Amino acid sequence: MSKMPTVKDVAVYAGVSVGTVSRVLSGETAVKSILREKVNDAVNALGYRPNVTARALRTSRTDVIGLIVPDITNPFFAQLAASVERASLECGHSLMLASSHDDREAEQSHVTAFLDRSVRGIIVVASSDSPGLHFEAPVPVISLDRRFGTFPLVSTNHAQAAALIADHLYRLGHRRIAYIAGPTDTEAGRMRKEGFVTRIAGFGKVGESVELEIAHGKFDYDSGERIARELLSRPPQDRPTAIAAASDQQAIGALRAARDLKIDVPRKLSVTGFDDISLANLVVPRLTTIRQPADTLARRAVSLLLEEPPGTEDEMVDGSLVVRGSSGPCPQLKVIAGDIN
Amino acid sequence: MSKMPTVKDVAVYAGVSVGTVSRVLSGETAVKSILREKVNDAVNALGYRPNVTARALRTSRTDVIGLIVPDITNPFFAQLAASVERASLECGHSLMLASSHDDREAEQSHVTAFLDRSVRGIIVVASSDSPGLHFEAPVPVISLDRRFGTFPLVSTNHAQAAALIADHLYRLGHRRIAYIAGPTDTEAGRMRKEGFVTRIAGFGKVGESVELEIAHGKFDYDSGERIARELLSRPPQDRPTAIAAASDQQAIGALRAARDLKIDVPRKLSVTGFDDISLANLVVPRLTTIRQPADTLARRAVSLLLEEPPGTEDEMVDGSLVVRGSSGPCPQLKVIAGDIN
DNA sequence: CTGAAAGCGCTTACAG
DNA sequence: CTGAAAGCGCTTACAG
Repeated sequence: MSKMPTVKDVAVYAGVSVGTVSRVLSGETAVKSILREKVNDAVNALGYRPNVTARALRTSRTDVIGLIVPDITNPFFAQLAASVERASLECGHSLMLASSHDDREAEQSHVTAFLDRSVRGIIVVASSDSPGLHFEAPVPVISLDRRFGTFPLVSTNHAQAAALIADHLYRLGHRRIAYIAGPTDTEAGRMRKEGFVTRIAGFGKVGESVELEIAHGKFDYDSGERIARELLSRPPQDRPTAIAAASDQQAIGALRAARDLKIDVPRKLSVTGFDDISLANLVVPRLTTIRQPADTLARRAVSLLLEEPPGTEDEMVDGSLVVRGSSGPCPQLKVIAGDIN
Repeated sequence: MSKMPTVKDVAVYAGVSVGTVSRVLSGETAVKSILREKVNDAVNALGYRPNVTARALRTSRTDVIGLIVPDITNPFFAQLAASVERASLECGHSLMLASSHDDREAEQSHVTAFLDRSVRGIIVVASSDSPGLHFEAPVPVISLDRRFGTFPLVSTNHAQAAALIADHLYRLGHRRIAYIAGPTDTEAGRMRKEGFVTRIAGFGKVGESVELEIAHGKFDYDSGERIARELLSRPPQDRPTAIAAASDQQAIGALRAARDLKIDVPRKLSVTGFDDISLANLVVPRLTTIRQPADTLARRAVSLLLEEPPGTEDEMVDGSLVVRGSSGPCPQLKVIAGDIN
């Protein structure tokens, strides 16, 4: 690989000007087919590949999309990243990935770094709600899953999806439910909680009312395990019969707590999650949860970014309920203590 | 953000030539401190940021490292990617990520794409052993975890680590062991198996011999579950007392099979993995496994890439045994059938 | 429809 | 030590 051929080499080989070569390559302007063929032959003969850097300098555009996620080792974000990469590729773009480690400053500095390399656009899964200020960016910016600044957001319809869970548990007969909420400084955390709470409250008006208890934590395993352990350490008659968690990781933590306390899921306790990470289908029992359509979300985000002009409206994609083994009918509570647990 | 200032703007503002601005910015050549200050003031006043594209075109170098992994949703690769990103950042480089979906062609086309954008170097976790041909790359290429082409490899010392597992199980008294191997078309798969088998064979010469059975699968959950189910469906006296898997995912699949068949782990069966993905510490029981030092691996790979001249030697990093709840003493087999299982 | 030329924003020999 | 100038490889008005 001595030296890459340039437009000039191609031009000489084909006996035309560099301008013509460029025109053939871009395919926009009309070029006589005789010349076009000569150029194409030269390209093949020389193994010419355009220098994207030079092109970028000239046009101040690249075909790189920047993606910032809070933590790539989080399975849901990994799935999202994979989907965004696929969607980008389908549109002829490459992906540049950065992790913010849930740190707002790192996030901001990654944005700057992306801007410095004049990416085509930036998709960010925010570390947490950013302050309202909408900074000017020379390229389109889209929020994915969690709102970044005031940029348009593509997300699951969290409220709708959370209501699906509420319906599911209500139909199974649960009337004492605990909800493990996510961080209130994330839109997802708030919306999921709100959707769940609102739907539960609605039941009181048309049917039997439900006793709802809410605890807040982070979206991670530990929060779920810790909160569930607290909830389940009470005497049986004071325990919820169902725990709905705001994330699969929390739910899996809750499953673990239940197991440690020897509480049978789903016969004594139902547990539900949110996200449908691949792990949800591997734990025992398999987790009833909400499937977030990662592929659709990613594709929409990339589309909004690439549209001319770029999209400015929020978009919501419905989630769907995935019923598995971790949820079941509300147990008949017999109040003879020995019979329980 | 009307128009980014350029070196020229800075030069005018500071009353010097663009060459001087460039020299101050690069910091290499000596520049009189009076001018240096003027330039720095101008840079701050104007909020100047160098255009990395122009710099790249001129120097045909960027500060982007390309990373190709087979599948970012695989937890171990996600961890590796996170570590590589961190290591790159520490060296002032950005990360460009691509997934090959375990497809050699996609892998190759990603390499080309990276080359096209003249990345500083490429790290690839190969989809499977590539053919021996060592193509010429204009930038350094390093294999990580799994060998790519004939490029230098940074990996865990798989054989050493696998021997650690063999020792562990032997000490626990297991004398009938099944090994779930990884794909033989990966170096990791082969080395782990070889290390395990060799160590087990060694016991026969100095102590009690061990009955070893080997099955091959992919590195994924399903392979582990399927193979373990087969192994464990036999009558108790024909079953292994320990299953060592070549990956955590396989091991977790095996745990699942054991659970389905109501075989108590670790009391009736020990199960071990390899990788120490974060999930390993979350399953029930927690998985005994080998910790691959992802951070160290990543840092070494980045170092080799950035060294002048780039490293050309393979590097091995020792893994370490992490003992958790999934492995225990070999059960005393009572041959009264009803008592078993 | 095509060629000659300018210019994107830098870096770096080359003089002085 | 510093400035003037060339040039990295492209694209795109501007003439013709």
